Amino acid sequence: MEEKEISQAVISRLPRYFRYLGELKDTGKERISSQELSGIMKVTASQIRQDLNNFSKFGQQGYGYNVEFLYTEIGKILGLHKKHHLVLIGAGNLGQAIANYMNFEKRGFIISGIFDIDQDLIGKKVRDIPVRSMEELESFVKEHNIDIGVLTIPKDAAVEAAKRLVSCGIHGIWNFAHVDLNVPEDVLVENVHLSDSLMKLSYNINRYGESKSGRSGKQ
Amino acid sequence: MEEKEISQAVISRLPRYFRYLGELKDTGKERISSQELSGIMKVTASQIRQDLNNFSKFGQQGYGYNVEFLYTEIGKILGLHKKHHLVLIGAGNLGQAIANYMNFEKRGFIISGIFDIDQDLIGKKVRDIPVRSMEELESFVKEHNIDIGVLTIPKDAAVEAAKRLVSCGIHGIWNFAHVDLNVPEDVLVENVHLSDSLMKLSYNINRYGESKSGRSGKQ
DNA sequence: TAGATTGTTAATCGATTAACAATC
DNA sequence: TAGATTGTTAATCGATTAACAATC
Repeated sequence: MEEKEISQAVISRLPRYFRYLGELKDTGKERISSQELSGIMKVTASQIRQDLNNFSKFGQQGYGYNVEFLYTEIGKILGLHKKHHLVLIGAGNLGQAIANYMNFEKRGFIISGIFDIDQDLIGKKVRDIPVRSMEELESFVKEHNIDIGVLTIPKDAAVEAAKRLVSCGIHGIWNFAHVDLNVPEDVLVENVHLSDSLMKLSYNINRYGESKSGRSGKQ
Repeated sequence: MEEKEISQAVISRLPRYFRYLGELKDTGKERISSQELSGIMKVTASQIRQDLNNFSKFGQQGYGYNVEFLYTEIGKILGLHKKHHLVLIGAGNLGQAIANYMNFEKRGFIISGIFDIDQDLIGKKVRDIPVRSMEELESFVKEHNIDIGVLTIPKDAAVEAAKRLVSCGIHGIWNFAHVDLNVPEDVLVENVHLSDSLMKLSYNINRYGESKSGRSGKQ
């Protein structure tokens, strides 16, 4: 019984399927064909069917896919049926933005603890969660069954914090620091490099501008 | 003089090259071979050479690449030598986090205006920039030569704001709202879908856990 | 049953890696 | 020059799209 490895390309499309199916479900749509979903999501029907069949036969010939069922199943694949307990390290603006974003909690991502090195922040509360001293980190992580650490701190601090989180058995790190973390392969890192994203936008704006002026490109 | 289209795969690696080269430059490193950079960045030397040669012959046989030169050139490719003027729409936690992150400004991304619908926020300042009423948006964008709009607002508001930005000639949108924006093809959208990112992490954690424990089918 | 639409195999396309001649 | 290392072509690998038989 071989478990075929599923490519990250497929995985990164799953949350988008999940989002569209959720919206369709909310409008009361009961079933949908890969063809119709293709039109809405602007991906090929073929890709939709291929992607889904990596996991299971979710559809039915001549019928299509049941929206609610597919929504639920993709949620399970993404692990949204289980609760995740997070610690947030860094209670600055970005950390607070994440702590206050209730939708994560709705999906089972519960922020159990918030940590910071800033003495002025320690003891204050962010959405009812007290900010703790970094000294408590290890004991807190172990006691509260934390599986994800969120790093919203500068890069040197992030490298250090990651090391400490790894040492107390964290499973995943959601890294907002502008640095590549070095962790054992059983710890998963998901990076959000905001400046990379902004640079990409900048590149594409420039490039588009150039290709437009001069030679008679499109439009 | 044909302009070969450069793939997004290549483009999304550029900011990372840029970051590593900046760090190398700061340590005083003068030159580097694709081989050595390969070791540091954990990508193949072949990929580095291929990527760079999409743009120009930056290196020299027998020598490698000049760190400072390559750093500067990649910066130019990414458009970091030009100033970008941004408006930030949504002065909540996330908007404030972005406004306060000075590094963007260092790279030429200047937040010229901040907008919100919340009457309590309007008139207040975020890092010396006053929060303005949405009514002023169009006139402000035109007057201040704005080329990028940053959307840190909920999805319905984001769709509406995007429409308004497009109507006054914006070039790019940095979208943090959890929705796919529909814009003309000359307007570039770069999405930061935080919940998608978190779901990917969740998937990978779950998957890793399963593949590790015993085995036999998936649960 | 006839029509619709999946699941899946085969074909194509694109991206990555390997190899090596060019050249500093 | 000899050694190093690029730029670039060719080979491989993987992902996407097309096609169609299976089947609801």
